[in-house]
Amino acid sequence: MIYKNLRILKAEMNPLYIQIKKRITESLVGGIWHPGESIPSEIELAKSYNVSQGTVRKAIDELAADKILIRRQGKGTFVSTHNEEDIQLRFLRLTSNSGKKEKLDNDLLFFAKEKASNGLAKNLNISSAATVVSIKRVLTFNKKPLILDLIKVPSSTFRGLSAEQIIERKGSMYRMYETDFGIQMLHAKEKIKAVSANKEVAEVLGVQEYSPVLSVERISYTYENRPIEWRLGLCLTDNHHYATELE
Amino acid sequence: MIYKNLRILKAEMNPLYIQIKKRITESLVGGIWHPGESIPSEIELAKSYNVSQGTVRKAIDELAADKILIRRQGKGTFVSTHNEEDIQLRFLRLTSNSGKKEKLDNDLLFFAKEKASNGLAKNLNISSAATVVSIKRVLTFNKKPLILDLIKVPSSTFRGLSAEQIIERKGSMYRMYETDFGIQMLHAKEKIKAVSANKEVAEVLGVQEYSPVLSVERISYTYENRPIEWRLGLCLTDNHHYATELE
DNA sequence: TAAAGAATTTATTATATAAAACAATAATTT
DNA sequence: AAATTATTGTTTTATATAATAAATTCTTTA
Repeated sequence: MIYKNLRILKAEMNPLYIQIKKRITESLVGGIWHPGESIPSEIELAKSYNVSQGTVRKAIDELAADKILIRRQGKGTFVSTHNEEDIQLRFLRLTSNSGKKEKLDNDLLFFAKEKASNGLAKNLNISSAATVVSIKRVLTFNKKPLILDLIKVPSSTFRGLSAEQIIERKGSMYRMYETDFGIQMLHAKEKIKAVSANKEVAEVLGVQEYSPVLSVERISYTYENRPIEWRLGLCLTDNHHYATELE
Repeated sequence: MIYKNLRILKAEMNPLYIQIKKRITESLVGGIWHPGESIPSEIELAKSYNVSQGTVRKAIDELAADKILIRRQGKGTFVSTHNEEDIQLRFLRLTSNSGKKEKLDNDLLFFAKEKASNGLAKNLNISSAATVVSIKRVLTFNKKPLILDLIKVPSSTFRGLSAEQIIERKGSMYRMYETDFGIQMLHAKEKIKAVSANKEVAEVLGVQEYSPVLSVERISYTYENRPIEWRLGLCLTDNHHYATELE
């Protein structure tokens, strides 16, 4: 009887490296280690968790595969960040037909606090009474408009977020979330459709009404799959395309 | 002098597990182990390569991450295949808005051998004098057309490919490539755009001319990044969307 | 037929050693 | 003397191996 219970307990117990992974993640969520900085060495962590280097290593392996941590041989293991040049465009899948990812300019069109719609509340996992900050902006390349973005984030998570802040940060939202609010965007899900430009979209993007436009709906998540942002991007795809890989 | 040469040789030598990975891949390319079947156990491989289980394991880890192999604890490690139900839809990113991936029906519209265009020859890495098999088909769900597919493959790679074969295989191309030609599709790159339906597309898909349509251009690759198929899918996205994740 | 046990497989953990990065400093060249 | 190049030690992640655990399957036995 007792034996059986023990077996069940043991069966439900995760392997050591998964437990270590959880503890490392807790330190990240708790802000013990900050984006861009290095975490303690594998051997130090092994000592403090009372396991071997190999076990810490396997935990870090998985976090590195998720791009939550980044290893650099001889240097250390670092918390990933949106604050470095080379990762700046990590979540931008829109590519010029020539193949280059381009840094885009940014114009804020609209900024307001509003009540979340039912669908949005569900997507962001907030109460349907909650408010969100609603942002509209246009991204341009070479002075030509390319993407019209609608962005909605829970105002409770981003308390005090202002239009000035967005302008100041030059539209790099994820960087701003990280530095100003300590919230790290880690991954996202997207739904893509071809739609027809309505009057407003056509005007902002400088195309004819009813032109085909790529609609990219994104929900972004931080640690432990907590949704933090809903976004709809309407993109012109004459000289650009959305690039992706299948495995 | 000699010492220096040795150093260079050593510096250019890959770690053991990478060498093992290469040798395993060679066996896969050479058709020693077939899709769906199991490869020898880690311990057997370790013996035959004269390394430890852990080293074989690390090699297999990477191949499993690429979905070239699939591990099943207690059972063995298997060569991935397009012949199993659950992986059938692995490369289908078009999802109904309700969230389900649906199995689609298939109508062949066109089948011919033709000279490759310059761009196509480049994409498929074949000589610009080479011929390709050109296929046009429509995929339907609930009798309603959903995707118009144009497919082009090198005729040298798929010698003897016939229209009957496609119809017989019910349009599961990758399965057919695998079983009839021993060629495994492993990964693909896609470029997505929003375009306007021309007369032909509108007719086949049953929508108005100039309706917005999702254009998905795909190049598929087999072992060692060898391109094997070019494909253009034109999709209706009223009740469906293209789903993807960012990391 | 069902339960127990043996055999075979992948998975986990630990240990030892290698390779890479860096800093301090010695040796060499200009 | 100054600048550059080697050397060495320290710290870090990376690789390789061995021992054992957990999952699955097959065989034996009652």
